[in-house]
Amino acid sequence: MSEFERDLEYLARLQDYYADERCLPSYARLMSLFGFASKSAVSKLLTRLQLQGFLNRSSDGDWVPADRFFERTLSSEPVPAGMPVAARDVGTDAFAIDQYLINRPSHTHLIPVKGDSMIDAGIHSGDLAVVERRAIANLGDIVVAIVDDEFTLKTLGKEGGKFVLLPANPAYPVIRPQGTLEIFGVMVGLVRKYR
Amino acid sequence: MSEFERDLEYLARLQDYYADERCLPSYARLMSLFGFASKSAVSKLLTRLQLQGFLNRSSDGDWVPADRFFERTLSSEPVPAGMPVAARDVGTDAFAIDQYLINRPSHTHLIPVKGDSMIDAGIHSGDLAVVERRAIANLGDIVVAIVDDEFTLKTLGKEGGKFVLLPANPAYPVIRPQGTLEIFGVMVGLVRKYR
DNA sequence: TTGCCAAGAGAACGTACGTTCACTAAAGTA
DNA sequence: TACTTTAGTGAACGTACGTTCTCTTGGCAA
Repeated sequence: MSEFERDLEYLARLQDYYADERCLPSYARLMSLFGFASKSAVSKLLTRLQLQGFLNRSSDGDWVPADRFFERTLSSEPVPAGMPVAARDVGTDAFAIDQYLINRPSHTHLIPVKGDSMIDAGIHSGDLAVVERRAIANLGDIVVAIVDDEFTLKTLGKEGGKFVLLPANPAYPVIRPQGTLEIFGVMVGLVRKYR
Repeated sequence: MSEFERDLEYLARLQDYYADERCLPSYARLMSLFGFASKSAVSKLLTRLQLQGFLNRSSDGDWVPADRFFERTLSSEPVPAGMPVAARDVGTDAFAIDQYLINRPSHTHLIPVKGDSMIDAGIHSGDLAVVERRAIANLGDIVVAIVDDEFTLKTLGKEGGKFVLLPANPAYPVIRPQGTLEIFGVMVGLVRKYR
């Protein structure tokens, strides 16, 4: 086993711990986690993991998991014979998806999609739109606008100097709001569940 | 504003911090986060949030986010214009994305989608497929099959007594595997992130 | 006005924290 | 064999940590 592989063993335990506690443990707990008898061994290991891109220092100097920390190799699974699948998936530790989709929890809403006006953008009825509350949006963003006291999900476009709402379905008309266009937020993600 | 709503304001800041740092801050940082001048104020606030089910103590006595901490507001219905829609307002439900999508964490993978062979099913390149590892699937399920040592995302169909893999894009051919069809898992969800 | 309650301020305390440095043991290399 | 490297040990140190206690302030009810 190479040094690199050994460190991955340690990393795996750290990932499991994080999945449980949602926080990186202190050095003292890391010692018993890893089976070390000294804190400096932990320190060196963490530094190695940082060099490999699994950990980072926060702006306050604390250890913080980096992006690679949440990745998982599919090959670690009992994959059928002869599978050299080296693809990485994003890992399914609890709360991975939340962290992936949501940057500002306090400003983020989930809004169920109704209708098929955005079907060509791959947004189906029943999907959940992840919407970040924000009054301004960029051209081309998919926005949640408020039209006739209802939420409407459309692409923000411009037509002759005025903002318009573009459906992604030729069967629907372009919405040309008179007066100001009220934007509730910007769609930053999509969640769909089958069955 | 009630005491409860004020605490939710504090909670929102804590959630945003956690989204950035992936860890709860120390009392000292909480003080500046909340605008308190004393640590005991922080202590009392955290205790209140614990009573409301947003925080917990880990087995080691550290503060840890609880399930409610990760819930998002799910707007149920068309919301009237001019709604302030504060965090956890009336008419909104609490909701956690991970729990919504993932039933069996240890058997669930997130696999990046490549190509546009399923575009008519609203599955785009770059999306994340939520895949539950399982060897058997039902007709009509979207499955991850292993063809030529590569993952393939297709709808499971049947043609003359034999299983086939149906793309959702007329530009792609139906895959008719000779011999057995190797199924990696069943797609149970989809996650997409914009920008 | 008085009394009560809760939120927050402020200080004191003991300890558990992360860092650092010198050292050891094992493995690789000439 | 002797030299180098590297993972881990062990101890010492200063500080930042979370807890706890008392005190102040503002809001509210009687």
